[in-house]
Amino acid sequence: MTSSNAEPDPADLTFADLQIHPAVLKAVADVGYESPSPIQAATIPAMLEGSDVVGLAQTGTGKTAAFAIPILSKIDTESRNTQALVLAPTRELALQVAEAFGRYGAQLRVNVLPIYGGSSYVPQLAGLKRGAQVVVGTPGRVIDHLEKGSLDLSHLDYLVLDEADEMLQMGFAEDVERILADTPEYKQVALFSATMPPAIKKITAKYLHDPVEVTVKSKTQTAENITQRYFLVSYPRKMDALTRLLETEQGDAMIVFVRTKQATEEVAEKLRARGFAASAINGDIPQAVRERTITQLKDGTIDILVATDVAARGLDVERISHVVNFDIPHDPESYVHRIGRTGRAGRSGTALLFVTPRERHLLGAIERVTRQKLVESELPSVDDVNEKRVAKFRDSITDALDKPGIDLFRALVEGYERDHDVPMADIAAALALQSRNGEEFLMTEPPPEKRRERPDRGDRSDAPRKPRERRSDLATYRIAVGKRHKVAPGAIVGAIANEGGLHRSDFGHITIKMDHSLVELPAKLPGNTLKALQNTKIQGQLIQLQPDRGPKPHRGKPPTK
DNA sequence: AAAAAAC
Repeated sequence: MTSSNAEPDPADLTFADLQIHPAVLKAVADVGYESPSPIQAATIPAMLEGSDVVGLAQTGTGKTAAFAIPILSKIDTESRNTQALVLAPTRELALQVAEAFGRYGAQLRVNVLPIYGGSSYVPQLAGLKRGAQVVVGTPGRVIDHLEKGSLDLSHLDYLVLDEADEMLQMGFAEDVERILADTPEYKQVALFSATMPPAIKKITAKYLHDPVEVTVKSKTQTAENITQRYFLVSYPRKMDALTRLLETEQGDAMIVFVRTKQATEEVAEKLRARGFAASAINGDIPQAVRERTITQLKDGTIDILVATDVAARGLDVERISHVVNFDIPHDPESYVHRIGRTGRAGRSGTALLFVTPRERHLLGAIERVTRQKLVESELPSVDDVNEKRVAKFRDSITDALDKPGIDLFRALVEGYERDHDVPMADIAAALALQSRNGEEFLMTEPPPEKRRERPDRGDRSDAPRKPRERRSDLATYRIAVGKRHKVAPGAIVGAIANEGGLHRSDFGHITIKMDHSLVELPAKLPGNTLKALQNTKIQGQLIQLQPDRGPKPHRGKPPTK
């Protein structure tokens, strides 16, 4: 093996200094990148020269661009053949890599196709038929297409094995060999792996020819822009600990890692009941829903993702400022990947870890792998939390002072003061108390009647229209969970808002009944919302949202007594 | 110990 160091002298090296295709260079500049990261500086020239590459690199080092840029630079856009195949261990990673190829190849006439399980064959077959020069996929579905005859790798020029150690650990060794058997001998191979166990060395020796070895040197395996702390927390105290941190930490979005699929739902629900915009993600959640959840995390519809290790790798959402290891990972490698979800794109990040007393030995394992001593921290005290709450209370007053309705209320308060001779502070305190209790003490003028001007149905006010006392744009939906399941209204609003992409202001009244609940939602739900909501669970119960058709003959079972 | 990945 020849060897080259990842940091020759990266001082002023720019992408323009590398011999990459002008169209790719333009796309890279459009994305806002100027100078290559160490792994890019080493990998791009090697791959452009035609060498095989072994990259020992963590995620977050820019390794996707390191192979995408040279491959795109050399791809033959005149040919429709599949010339490049990237294999990745998880669907999310495959999708992210495909998106990266799309970004860097935006100025080229190149078709990039992600191929993975859980998503429809139709677009994949169509894409393959049309001709995708770059295919990015997970091993299972790639083999599926090979066996169907819909994917032809006989003209493959470039093969990338991304996160090779992970693919092996997940039992894909045979699958990878099966795929490799369908590729020509002359292809160029790049293998990236966070670690170099013997099994990876064996694959390297077998399939790579005189590879250039690229190692990203760093003192520790974890990025320096991520602050890491841990807390000793007993198992039953974890939820309380998380809540305290959520109330005191300054940040944008958060990902909370738990150990089991079931726990993702439980923790997400508890967070929603506490008023946080949280969603669960795990391998049992349909792929399309997973993807929508990630989009919601990106666009700020939700702030907290509660995940199993399905989201530990590849997930690239810049606004994630915090990673919480709610359950400590048993595999220290997983810790490294999990915390790599924060501190993206040069931002700083915070990684927090809950350790129960009996899990201390796992902490030691993590410290060995990261070659870093983790700092123990104290959880925020009740006083700390309350201090934040007081600050929030004060800020909310400052905010409200600027709001348009303030004049009306000022006049009301002045009137009250005149009539009752009570100090202003007492009045303000009483109002604050009311507002905390959520009491609506003033009726507001309803918005001007729009019904008559609305041409949507062509009908006039005399048309048959169900009399509705409340907002006419709302309809009542019945959901299967009720008091028996001990669901808080907040949990219902949260689940429906998150799963259905609705805003809290879209909701009308919620009535929790014994064996079902009634919730008012927009009468016309967009697109597939109703369908999506029918698959939503609260505390393991399908909510089974249905438009309510009034009292039903079957009144459910009589209350158990 | 669990999760991930092909129908």
